[in-house]
Amino acid sequence: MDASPGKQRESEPTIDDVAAAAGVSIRTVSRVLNKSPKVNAETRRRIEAAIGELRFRPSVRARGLAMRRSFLIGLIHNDRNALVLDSIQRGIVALTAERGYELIVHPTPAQAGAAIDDVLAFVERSRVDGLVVPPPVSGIPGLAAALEKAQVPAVALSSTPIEGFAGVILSEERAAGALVARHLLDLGHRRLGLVNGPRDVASAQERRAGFLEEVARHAGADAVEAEGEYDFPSGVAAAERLLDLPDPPTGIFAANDIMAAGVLKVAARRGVAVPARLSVVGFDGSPLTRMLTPALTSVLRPFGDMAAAAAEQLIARIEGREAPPPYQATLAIVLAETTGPAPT
Amino acid sequence: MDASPGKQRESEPTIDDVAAAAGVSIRTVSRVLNKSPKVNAETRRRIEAAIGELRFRPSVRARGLAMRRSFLIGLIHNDRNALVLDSIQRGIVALTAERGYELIVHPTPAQAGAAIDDVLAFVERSRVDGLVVPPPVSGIPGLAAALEKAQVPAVALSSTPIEGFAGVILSEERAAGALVARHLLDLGHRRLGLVNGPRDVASAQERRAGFLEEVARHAGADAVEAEGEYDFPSGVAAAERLLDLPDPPTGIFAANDIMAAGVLKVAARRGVAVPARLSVVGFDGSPLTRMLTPALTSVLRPFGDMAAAAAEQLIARIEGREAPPPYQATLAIVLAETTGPAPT
DNA sequence: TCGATTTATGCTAGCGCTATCATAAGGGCC
DNA sequence: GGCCCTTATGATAGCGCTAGCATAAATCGA
Repeated sequence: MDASPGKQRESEPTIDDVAAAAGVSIRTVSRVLNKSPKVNAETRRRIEAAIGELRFRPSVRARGLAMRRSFLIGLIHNDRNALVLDSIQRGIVALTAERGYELIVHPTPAQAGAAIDDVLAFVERSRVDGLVVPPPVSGIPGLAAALEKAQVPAVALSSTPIEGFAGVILSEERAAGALVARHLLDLGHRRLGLVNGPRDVASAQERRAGFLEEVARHAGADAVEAEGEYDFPSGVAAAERLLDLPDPPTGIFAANDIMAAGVLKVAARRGVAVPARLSVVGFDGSPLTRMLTPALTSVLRPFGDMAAAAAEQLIARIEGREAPPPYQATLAIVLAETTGPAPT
Repeated sequence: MDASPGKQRESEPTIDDVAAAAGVSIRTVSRVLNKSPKVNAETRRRIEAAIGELRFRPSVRARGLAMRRSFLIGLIHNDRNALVLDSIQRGIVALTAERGYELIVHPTPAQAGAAIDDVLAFVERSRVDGLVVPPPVSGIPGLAAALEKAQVPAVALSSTPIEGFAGVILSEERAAGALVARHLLDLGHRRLGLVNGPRDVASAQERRAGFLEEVARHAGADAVEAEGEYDFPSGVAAAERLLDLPDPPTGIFAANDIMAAGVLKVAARRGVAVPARLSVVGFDGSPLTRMLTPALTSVLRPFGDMAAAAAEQLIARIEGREAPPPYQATLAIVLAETTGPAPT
């Protein structure tokens, strides 16, 4: 394409080069870059041609300096949602790329206390324009308030509105909890088990509430609980507690796929056939569900879509536009091989 | 702490504020910020005190503008195992955080051709100072050359040196392949199977070579192969091909944990007991190995450490310092429940 | 005693943009 | 034909840093 191969590009072209090439002032080039309507069509054409010719790309740093923005969006996550990390990141990047933002990631400690300070330090240091906060981090008590105080726009993925967050992408986790209970009840299970998420994670409590309410609605059914920490070992431990009960549950709902894997592990170890003698349902619908044997029935949370919606909302906020319509993700149960009729 | 609660922080403090507070010029403050030795100890102390007092943090944007740097490091990945992604990110961030850099992630398409253009566009757009490129992306033919041409410092994680990459963090995958073969042979397996990675991924070919060489060294042993794409479905398909053979292998080595999960899945589906009738070894040593039932024997690649070493090397390069000593990761096989004596 | 060094610090011109203010052309109106 | 309004564009002051050059003060040998 380039007819002058000898021309050595000494450094990136700047807005001055474009202005010179198009025979206008940089002010006008700047107008074009910022899509200001006040530019003559012909002039705009010339400038755009020059931009293409020179392969000019405005410097994010210079632009950021002038606009007091970094064009960076931060993603806070911890190892409890590592399985869905990829879909979340892809969801965000799909949007940020075309909006001129980049995604910067920040893994944070799982302990609620440490996490808040850690996140605040990150925000100060990185100067991100905004934050996407998926669960379970979004459920950390006090985080929202801390971010609010630090004046960073943040959009959370959560089951319920969280006071303090500028925006929340909702997922119907209470309904999903009920859905799982319904599914197990329909299969004839009466003694149900719940491996819950951490007590201080709001979304986990939502799922729990939905699940327990539905069980309570059904005469003759009841549920036993064990708390987990969203990681594998705690899933194993919780399953052991439940299956050690004198009258153990025949259907167990785990608050995420990783803990559900722990339940399957315990069942296998004890020779409890799944789903013949024990049904198991996970949560998240992560790729892990397919890899397990038997394949895990799980509730699909569309993290990619939710994250994209969050990024959309966040960018709108950052740029002072009206926020897009609220997005509420509907969760669906994806049936696989770990649920079946209650043993007789 | 703050004795004047009424003082409203209208905006971030700048270097001018610090200079004023310490009674020096911004030039001197700048010297302190950049750790120049040419500053009087007492003056330095005063300035540092002022910085602490004002909670001043230099603006990355302004500093980047002046230094022509972004202080951003890019991670190109093409993820098959989100758990591995998580450890890589943690490894990098552990370093970047204290070095004043941030990590920006870029998921790239799986198709080699599309990936190169995609990565180049990302580099131009984001203006990262450097790139960390883990496998399998690092093995994409032509990527190194393209990055070289674009003049972006890049450090790859790879099994073999890759021409074009400024630096490579090596892992002994050939030796690891041999190690796996050895393990299976020692267990008495003579008919071995290999679910290989994509043909154009160098590291996969290394593992394959190491594995096959070791098998060839052993009289009476042989190996059959099936190619996979590093994802779960291809692992399933490959396992099916291998187990459909008239004389199927009794020990299978899969080039990553995810495909190994596929092998386990097929074995379960066909009622082939693991490890009684079939031994399976994975690769990566990701947390997934623990979650599977039976727990997967796998080769541990210390991705976190490797990524940290890559970041270290990259930053040294960016800052023009001499590179740290080359890092070569030793891979070890982690025995779990999927390998056992060959069936008699 | 004095210029030559060394050491410590300041002044200021960028870095590549944005956006305020000013200005220069047209165009319609009476 | 003069005046006001609209539309298109330019000159330029920052944004918050870095770093080259200049300068002032302290050190030192002869």
